[in-house]
Amino acid sequence: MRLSRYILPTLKEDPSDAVVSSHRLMIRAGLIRKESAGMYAYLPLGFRVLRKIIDIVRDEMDRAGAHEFLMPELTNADLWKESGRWFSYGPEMFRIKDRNGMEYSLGPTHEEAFTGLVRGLISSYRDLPVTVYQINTKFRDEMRPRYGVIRSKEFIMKDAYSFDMDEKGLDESYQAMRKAYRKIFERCGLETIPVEADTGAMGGSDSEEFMVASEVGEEVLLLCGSCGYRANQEKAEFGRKPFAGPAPAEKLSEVDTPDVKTIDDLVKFFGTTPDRFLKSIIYLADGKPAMAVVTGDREINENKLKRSLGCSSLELAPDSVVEEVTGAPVGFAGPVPGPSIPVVFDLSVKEVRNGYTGANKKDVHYSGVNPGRDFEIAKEADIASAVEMDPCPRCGKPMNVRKGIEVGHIFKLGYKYSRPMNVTVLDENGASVTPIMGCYGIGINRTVAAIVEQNGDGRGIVWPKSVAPFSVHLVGISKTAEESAAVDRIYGMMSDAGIDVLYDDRNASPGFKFADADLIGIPVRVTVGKGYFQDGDIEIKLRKEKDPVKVREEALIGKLRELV
RNA sequence: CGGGGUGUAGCGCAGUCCGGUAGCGCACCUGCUUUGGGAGCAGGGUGUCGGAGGUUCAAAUCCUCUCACCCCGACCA
Repeated sequence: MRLSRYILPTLKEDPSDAVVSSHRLMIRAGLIRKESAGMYAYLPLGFRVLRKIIDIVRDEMDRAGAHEFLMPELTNADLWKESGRWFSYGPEMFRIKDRNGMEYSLGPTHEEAFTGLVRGLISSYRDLPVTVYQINTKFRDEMRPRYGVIRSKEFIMKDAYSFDMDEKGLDESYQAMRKAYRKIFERCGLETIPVEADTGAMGGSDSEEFMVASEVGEEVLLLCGSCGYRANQEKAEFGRKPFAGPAPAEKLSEVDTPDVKTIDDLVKFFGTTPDRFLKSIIYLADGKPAMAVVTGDREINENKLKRSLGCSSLELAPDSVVEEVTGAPVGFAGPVPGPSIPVVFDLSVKEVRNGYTGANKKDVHYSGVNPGRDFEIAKEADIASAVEMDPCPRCGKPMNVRKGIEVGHIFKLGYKYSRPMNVTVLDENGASVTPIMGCYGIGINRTVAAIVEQNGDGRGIVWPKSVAPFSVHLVGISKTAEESAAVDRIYGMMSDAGIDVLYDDRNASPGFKFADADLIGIPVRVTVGKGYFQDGDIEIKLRKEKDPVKVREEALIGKLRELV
């Protein structure tokens, strides 16, 4: 490809609205252009990268025995009503009507569509196991799209769904996908961290997310350096530290605490540490009030709480509800005696001695609070978020926190869709059996961004060769028509040898061309200039290395074949 | 949805406070000179100043409404 005829609008300056490096570099290198908030167009160079990644994903999925489909983006509302998600999905799903008033979703995910299709395609145990997939656009009405293509309203996803006769089969399908995912990310030149993830309301034991460690990641990961435990904060368990406070039980007494409401205020007021307080928060679980109690040094983990309450929706109760159930303004709730609503105590609460908590009265707290004596721990669960240095749940050593970009997710769905949507096959005995499902997603655009995030330097992108838009970047530095013709000839030689080469034949200064080459980051740069015209030396420089090597023209093709 | 910010040439920005008929750098076009790390000189084109309404002799600038975009937060199968 001749650069003089290519559309490659590189920018010298950073776009003003890009805050993360992958976004800046992808715009500056002419890979993408923003169309609107959360919507990006891929320019030819960017589309090449996207296609390389798609090819790798497809190759590994096919190798794993999955079958590629192409589903419509519009999904009839009836299908979503079968699973119930038409009502539960919420505003993130784009919903549209046709001229006859028929309702559709603009697919945010395709469990329903695939389940609905597959149920008509399978009828016997002989048809299972089967894994189906597609690589297609997804639409999600994100509240706040950000970070370029990392979180956007429209994105390309590889989504796969497995159907098996039983849990053992599901586990095999799941493991096959797990293996394929590791291979895919490895081939993309990405270092990923597989972590245990929340499985949502379905329970189920297995769910893993593939994370790319990055400061701009939106996920929080808890990692144990000694035993290898790795989990998303949504899911991460941790060992509770023994309570370090005084042992003898003080008397329970009321203390006037006018306008002292937050844990920070209370810590100052009582002159003690946050772990002595029982933070009591009122939620609405499926619309009904419930209270969660954790120590004041902890944050409530709403995913864990949701699981423990077994509810499908969970939100902070509005002030009016708090006042109604506790009889006090927000800031004075507590379990002594607790309001007559379900109460869940975190595992850390029972360790507290001589603690403090709200008295369910305006401007009053209790001191000398002791679990067991002053209130019963009727329901105890792990409902707090693990943080840096918390003990690993497996080995007890302190864990570390890192941020990550989620590029893939594999997940055992169980019967969540196959049961309500009535998927059945006949087994060996002619009995009707509902298949068990798994689902497996990879964010393609996000993978591009993660690669750029992980493979860049001050001058631009450094593509791993497997996903680079071109294999070789040929820079010609010629002063005369004869010299240009000579570089053209070398370009022809490379093309004829089947090398995927981008040829910078523009009439621009060497510095300009080198800067562009560094920015767009093609792994191998070949320079034909002074060295060639004077001494016959062609220069090969790898993007990730500092110094070039020289080769003679006869050896060029052979050398390039080694490198690409 | 709450808070903050920004909309002026393809991109990055100044001009807005204090109203007087729009500017800088890069990019782009023409010519000449240049060519190993974002070349020089000369000439040139480029704007519904986000939109609508209002005030005024006069609005990028003041007022009202509105839209878009960015950041933080809330929320998020």
